[in-house]
Amino acid sequence: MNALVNFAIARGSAVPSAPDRVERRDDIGIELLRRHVPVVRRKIEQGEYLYRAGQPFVALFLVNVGCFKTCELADDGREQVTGFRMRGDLIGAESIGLPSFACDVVALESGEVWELPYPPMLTACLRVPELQARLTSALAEEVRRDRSWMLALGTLGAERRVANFLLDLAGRHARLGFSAHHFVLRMSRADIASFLALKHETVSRALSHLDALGLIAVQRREIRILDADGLRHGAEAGAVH
Amino acid sequence: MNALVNFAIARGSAVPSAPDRVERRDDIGIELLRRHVPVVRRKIEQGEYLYRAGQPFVALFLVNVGCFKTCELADDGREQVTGFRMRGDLIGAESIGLPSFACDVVALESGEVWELPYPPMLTACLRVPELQARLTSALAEEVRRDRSWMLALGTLGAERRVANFLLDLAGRHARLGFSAHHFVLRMSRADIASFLALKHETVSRALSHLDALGLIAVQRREIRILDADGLRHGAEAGAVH
DNA sequence: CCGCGGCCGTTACACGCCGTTACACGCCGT
DNA sequence: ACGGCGTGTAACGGCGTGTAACGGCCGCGG
Repeated sequence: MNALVNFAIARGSAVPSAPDRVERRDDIGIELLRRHVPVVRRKIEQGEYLYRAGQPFVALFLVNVGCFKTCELADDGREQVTGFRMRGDLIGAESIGLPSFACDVVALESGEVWELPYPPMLTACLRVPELQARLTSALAEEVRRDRSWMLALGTLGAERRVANFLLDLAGRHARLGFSAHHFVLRMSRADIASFLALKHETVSRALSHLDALGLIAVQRREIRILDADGLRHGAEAGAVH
Repeated sequence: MNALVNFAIARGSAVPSAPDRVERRDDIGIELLRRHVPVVRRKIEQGEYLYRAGQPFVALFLVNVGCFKTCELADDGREQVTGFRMRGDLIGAESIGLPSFACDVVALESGEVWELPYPPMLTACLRVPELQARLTSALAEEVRRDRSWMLALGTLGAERRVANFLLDLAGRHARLGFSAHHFVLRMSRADIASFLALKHETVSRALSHLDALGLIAVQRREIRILDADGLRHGAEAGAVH
């Protein structure tokens, strides 16, 4: 069972009234791709850049194995992790319409991506409406994901942001068939902190506190979710201090 | 000269090496639309919802006149302004692939949108590759815009966020042919605050301070940019306190 | 194998920015 | 004129930050 090319599948949206009604035809998708696009398997090492901002935009990527972070950067050196991508996620779509990539993408562990050369991808989309629809949906989904995080960053305190982050990760793991209650963080505290608009010390403190509350168990990068509902509802109030 | 349907035109990207090389064929775009899609003009009053989260997704919208805010909302009542849309901007693309809209859109002043019924739009895209390409580009652009704000929110202090916001507005006004140095805010302090992940008092303070520094002149919602470079470079240091 | 050094994560403590609260003013529609 | 909303200003307090020191893990070289 090939769970790839789920980039047309809606993920946890903030809209309660909109369940994931979208068709889950992964195999068709991946078969579509392989039939119409010359897919290139590409290994990548930990710490290696999949691409950097400014390099010519020549392909999209589909994560097969591994975990990646996307980094937005400003002229003055400011840097911000804008997301984490894992198996089945599409990478590079944000740069469509530009001559060169718009951000950095770094491998957090060694892995493998499927490279989808863009011109062939484009012509394939023209001939296969289904493929085009999937790409468009994936882009819309990307927007929704980012907006959802803007909501979290704008309305939640530090500890709840971290809790939210863990729940998001748990959900994605579950969707990939992994345990939602026990997993390993592939990214450093600093990466999490940047993504959540915090400092790494604050992330550490939040994790320690959630641990002390009995909601999770932390051991460096190993996470155990002990009380998902507790995390969801808000571990802010009733701090045992 | 019809400046609409510039939703395939790259806006201020964070990538310095990627100037707006994209073709500016607005007229072709709008003609394409009118030829293949039954465009519906629709007036809208101040405070009216263009659509709300959960309503069936039946159309995209193109802003002709007015200013709109998009609001993300959570089950527990939390709310977050995720962006402001003005003349030429596409609205609703984030909901593509869903049965219902994913967020709220509110008119900040009375205006007019062009409604693009979605099924016709979809079939038109299939027949007119150019149209499809524009839609895809617009979506990618949307992602880049959001990411750019995530960068700002994650790396800048309150005052610089406000400064950044004003510069962004100025740039958009300029692109529409209006003055970049003198304009009126269409949104309340509270809206700005939500968008920038601040409180409205903080926005007030920041504006007052930027005024005191001589970088801008504020009178309620009327803004004058006196020193754009000063705003850009950072009004944080050298506070006159 | 062991020792070493660097990186990452944790914790403690003081400070500062921004949130909180409160109040007054101006604008606007009633 | 009145009331309500949006806005400006100020004092206070707290959350998150900055800084620093410590400790554990891992890779490196001896």
